[in-house]
Amino acid sequence: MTSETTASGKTERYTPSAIEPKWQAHWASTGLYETPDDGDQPNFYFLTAFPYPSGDVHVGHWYAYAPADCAARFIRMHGRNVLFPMGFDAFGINAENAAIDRKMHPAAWTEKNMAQMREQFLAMGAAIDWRREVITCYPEYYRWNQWMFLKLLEKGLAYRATAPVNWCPRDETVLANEQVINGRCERCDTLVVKKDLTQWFYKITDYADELLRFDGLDWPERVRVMQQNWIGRSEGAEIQFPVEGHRDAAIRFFTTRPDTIYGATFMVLAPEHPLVAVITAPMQKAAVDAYVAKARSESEIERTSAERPKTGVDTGAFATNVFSGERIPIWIADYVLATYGTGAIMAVPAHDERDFAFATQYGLPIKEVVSADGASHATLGAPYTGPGTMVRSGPYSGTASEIGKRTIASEAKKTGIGEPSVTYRLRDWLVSRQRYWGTPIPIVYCPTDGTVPVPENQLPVVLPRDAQFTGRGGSPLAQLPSFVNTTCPKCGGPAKRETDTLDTFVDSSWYMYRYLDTRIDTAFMNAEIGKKWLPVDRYTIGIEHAILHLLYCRFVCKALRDLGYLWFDEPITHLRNQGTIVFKGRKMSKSRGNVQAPDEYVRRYGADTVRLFVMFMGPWTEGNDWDGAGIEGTSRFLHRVWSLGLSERAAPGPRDADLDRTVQRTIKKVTEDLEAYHFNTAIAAMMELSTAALHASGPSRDDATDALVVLLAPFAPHITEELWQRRGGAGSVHRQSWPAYDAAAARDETVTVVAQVDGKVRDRIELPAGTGEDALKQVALASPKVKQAIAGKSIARVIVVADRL
RNA sequence: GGGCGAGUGGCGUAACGGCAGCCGCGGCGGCUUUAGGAGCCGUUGCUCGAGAGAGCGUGAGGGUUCAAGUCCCUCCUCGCCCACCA
Repeated sequence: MTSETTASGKTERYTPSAIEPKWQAHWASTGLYETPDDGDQPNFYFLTAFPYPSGDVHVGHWYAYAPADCAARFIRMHGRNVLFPMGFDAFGINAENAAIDRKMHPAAWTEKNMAQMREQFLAMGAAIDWRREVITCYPEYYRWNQWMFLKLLEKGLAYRATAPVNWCPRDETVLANEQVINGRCERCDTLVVKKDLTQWFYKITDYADELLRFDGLDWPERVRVMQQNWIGRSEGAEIQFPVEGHRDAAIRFFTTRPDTIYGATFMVLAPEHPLVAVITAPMQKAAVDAYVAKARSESEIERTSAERPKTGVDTGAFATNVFSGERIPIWIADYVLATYGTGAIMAVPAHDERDFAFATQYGLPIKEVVSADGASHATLGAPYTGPGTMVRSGPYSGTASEIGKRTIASEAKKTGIGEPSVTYRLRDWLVSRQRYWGTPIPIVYCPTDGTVPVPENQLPVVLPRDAQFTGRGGSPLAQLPSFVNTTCPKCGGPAKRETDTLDTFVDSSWYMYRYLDTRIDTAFMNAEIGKKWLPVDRYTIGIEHAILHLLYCRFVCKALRDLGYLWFDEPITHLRNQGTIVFKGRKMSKSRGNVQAPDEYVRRYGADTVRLFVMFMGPWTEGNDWDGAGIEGTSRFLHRVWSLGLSERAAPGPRDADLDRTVQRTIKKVTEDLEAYHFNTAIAAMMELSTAALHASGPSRDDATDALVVLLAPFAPHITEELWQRRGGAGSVHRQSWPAYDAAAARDETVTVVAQVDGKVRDRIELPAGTGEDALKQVALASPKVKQAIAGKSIARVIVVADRL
């Protein structure tokens, strides 16, 4: 019934392996995907997250890049000059671990992987402008990490401080957060502990409030909420209570509930709080020291488990609750965190779950000061954390607690013991890493001049090649005298280099600016070209990056803006996230050994089929479980398209109105779906069109095929290019304009109207579209089935919905 | 514990408040080629029925509505993020 035979009478099979490499080579040699900075059409910057060069392009990469490539091609066909660059986030722990495990230099390992992945991207048929490739481990790139570090330092946005960091006792090294899996070292499964180290930080907290705002950004609600939760803004007050017998030692605490201050019956310090050693009574010293030592030795997961019973020790010291005038004991307990607020709390057991549990455990007094019904209650079975009326609160008794929050805070300010305050959960960004494969921090420590920044004109501080990778004993750079020993830029005397490197999230926080001009050596970005493209029009990235990377990008943008280098507030105006692709319900990762390589599928079915399949699996934003079964369906679809495409054109003849309408409807559907990243339903619509076309004949079928080839081009670039050419199209199908549709022509002439009685479908009636309501009603009531259903009943109401009901 | 999202055939999924299950996978039946890991057609939610057809069906239970997978309330389950954050 189909005419998939050529003039010679022999069927030509769809053979992806014959056409895909051919077109890939052709596109590369003709520079089809090279994007000029000044094209004939408006610029559009489509960014998709660059990969870590970990080895193979795996299923997760296909799931990220095939739809992104499709969306970028779609926008290009819509008449935009689309920049779609690619690069490699090339520094990082994996390369260093590979060096340790395989006795291979991280640079060599990285180069090998990048070469392989470039080939695989090529085989995917991605429309990448490779002239703009960015590789973060090259000095031409990372020198700008160093430059930014110096700029942030000048501005006071980078600083050095001692902080507790994740430390693996077995590997004797600091771990990045992402290397800590359920509190354990990713490599050796050892429990990670906190260790105090002097480290470099970026002051992201300065931007906490601005980072909470997403004005004018088209970002998914989910990501905005996750970032807001991460930043965790709390309003309240900072107040201090004096310590009995220590004229100079007051304990300052943060609270979100100043209204409950009359109920503060004790205080709690974090075990690490500096005042612990000062105020502890001699009698309690032994117990306190033991508790502090135990807390320090415990792992993060042990300490932060919310389920375990609360423990603590009395310091034997007392503070004065300035408001109630009561003398209250000071305890230490590890449920108070040294790193949040001031590391100390006023404990109000009557109105806080944790304080209540602690007070119950140690028999401390519980005093109700906020009451839902305004009356006082002798005992509380549970803490009351809601709003109410303040009771037993001196002059404030009878005040609504919501009002009391503000009055108490301003009263504290008036008496000089506190003030209204805001605290964030967000911490400053620790950027130091005791790692080799990263950007050297451009700092020199001089016995005379102290901490000296490396002058700008001496950048880059090049990462030396000749380091030893043992996996033990800290940073390899620290063991390299030729690197460590240097001269002080200020006095010229002997000095030592900083041997830590920067977190690789620093590298990826600004790479979108570098794509615009990868060679410029006078600035991190070519501002002139930047004006033509920035900010980024569209960014696609996995939902797993919702917080860290995307927050850092925003912070660095704002910091560079305040330094005078950028002219916009947000780097990315429109963001969309693909869901996570898993295998048998588990995330794919090298350490689990369950990474799925699609190469076998590409070999068997072709890249176009694999592209289509990853987009057809389900909604892109939701992710999915990878299961190669089912790929046959998309393969069959392309075989159908192929045979349609090779059909000889029909002689002039009558048109097929149904098929013409289907074409219009499909264009509409695919257009709207691509705008919304609904790749799966767009493909379903094209499948329907192909089936309809195969069952039709004549000029309408040819037109449907022509339309299908263009609509399918962003999804399956090779087969459509081949068919475009064979059907006599000029130039590349990827340079064609996206087809327009006529909404009126997409509408059906006849509609199936449903007749319901009591909400149940009783009949279906074919009627011309646009039949008037009265006529519709007449036809429906005349239907024998409807008559039967309403026999013997009285009609209370008739509801008519045009073209539907 | 908090926040967000999701529960629909054997499976992946689809449905402006208006015919639940589009499009695929898998299954079943057939055709073609039997040189292909090729192609084509039909059928496929469940139950009853030979059939026409009828009844039941979107995690559970309520509600709003002429009409609910969709909106509202309560609950259950799963996923993700945060979590002793004062």
